Amino acid sequence: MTNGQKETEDQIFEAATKVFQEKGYAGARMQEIADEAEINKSMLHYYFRSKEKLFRQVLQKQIGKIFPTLFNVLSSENPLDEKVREMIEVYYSYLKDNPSLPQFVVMEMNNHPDEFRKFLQEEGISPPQGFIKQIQVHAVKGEITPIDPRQFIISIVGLILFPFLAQTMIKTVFNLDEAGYMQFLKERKDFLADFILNAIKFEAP
Amino acid sequence: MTNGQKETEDQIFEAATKVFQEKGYAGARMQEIADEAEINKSMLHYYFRSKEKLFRQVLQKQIGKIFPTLFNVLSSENPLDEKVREMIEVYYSYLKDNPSLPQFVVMEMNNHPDEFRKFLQEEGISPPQGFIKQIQVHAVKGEITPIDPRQFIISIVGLILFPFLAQTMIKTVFNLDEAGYMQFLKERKDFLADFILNAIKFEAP
DNA sequence: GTCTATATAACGATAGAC
DNA sequence: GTCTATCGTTATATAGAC
Repeated sequence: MTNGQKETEDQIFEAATKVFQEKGYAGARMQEIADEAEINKSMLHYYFRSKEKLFRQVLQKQIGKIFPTLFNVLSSENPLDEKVREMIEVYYSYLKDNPSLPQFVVMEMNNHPDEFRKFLQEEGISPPQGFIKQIQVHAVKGEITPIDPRQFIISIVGLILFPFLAQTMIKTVFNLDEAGYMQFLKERKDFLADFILNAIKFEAP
Repeated sequence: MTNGQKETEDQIFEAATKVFQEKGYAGARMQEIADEAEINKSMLHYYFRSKEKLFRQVLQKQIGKIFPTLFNVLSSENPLDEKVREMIEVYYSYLKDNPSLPQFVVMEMNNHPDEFRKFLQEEGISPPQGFIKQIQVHAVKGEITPIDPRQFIISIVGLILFPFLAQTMIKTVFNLDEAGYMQFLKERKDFLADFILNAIKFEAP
């Protein structure tokens, strides 16, 4: 045999991740996952009981790939501009090889809100108080323009993730092929840092 | 009878719009659409032949609600700052009553890329050349910082739409109920205009 | 146009042999 | 642990009476 027990389970999980990510929960088929894993369909139920349970494990894992990064960067001791650059860098370097991850997580989170709540609880993640404080301190010192930290966080994340969510829109409107789209993403890394840091720069009177 | 022929078709279409928007194509059920329309399931096929055909018509119509607005504003003769404020105003006033529209359109567009291409062709919409020119002229005059117009458009649209796409994420991370989330959206209108216009402001040396 | 009844296929899930 | 065969259900879609 080429595969032991553990490897089979991993193989199924990997195939499930791929199929769920492409088709979503409702659109995914257990048979397609089995084919992708090159394994008998019964094995899916043997290892994961049901489609629902398999999906929840996949979603939990993918959520775990996209959020801790964000919270870690926000909670660090680095200066604000470094944090912004770091977030952009970290996300793009990772998403470059997983461009459909944001769509999967953001969309299925809306269909399964409790899975995200559960994840934050189990990981002990709470709103990044350190970051909020940092923004307020900078504003009081007059180094940046006063700003709601929550709006700022959502803006950064949105600016980073939206191009991945709106892949088809971008390709179609700007008439880009796959290479052109990748080039657009690449250019966006530099664009975003300037755009964001300029947006919060204190305006001299 | 309370309903003539045309009203039945509209009733189905309206119900289909609601169900497809909530569940997506794969998650939607013809029976649920029939129940929502308070009509016999057979009528769906009588009027629209198949689920696929019904869905495509719904998607086309919803695409038509979200994009022409954008292109009209971009193509107008107004000054740049007015355009930005106008886009924010128009989107939020409309999406306030249709908060799940962006998720539906953005996501299903990725699953049905041709429907969007078809829409742009039939409506004769092309990349907003006027807007691109406007950005370049401002940059040359030194009134704004030099910027790729495509990146700028995607940034504006992303900043506006992302809070609707990431509804669950925002509610969960910031611990908001429905009212708190609506308040967040309301505050964002004012936040965004400042944020965006500040981001492209020319920085004095 | 509208209904009931049903065809037909696909899906998730399980039983049971090996 | 892995396979084949199959159950029970539900989905889209159609036939045919009214």
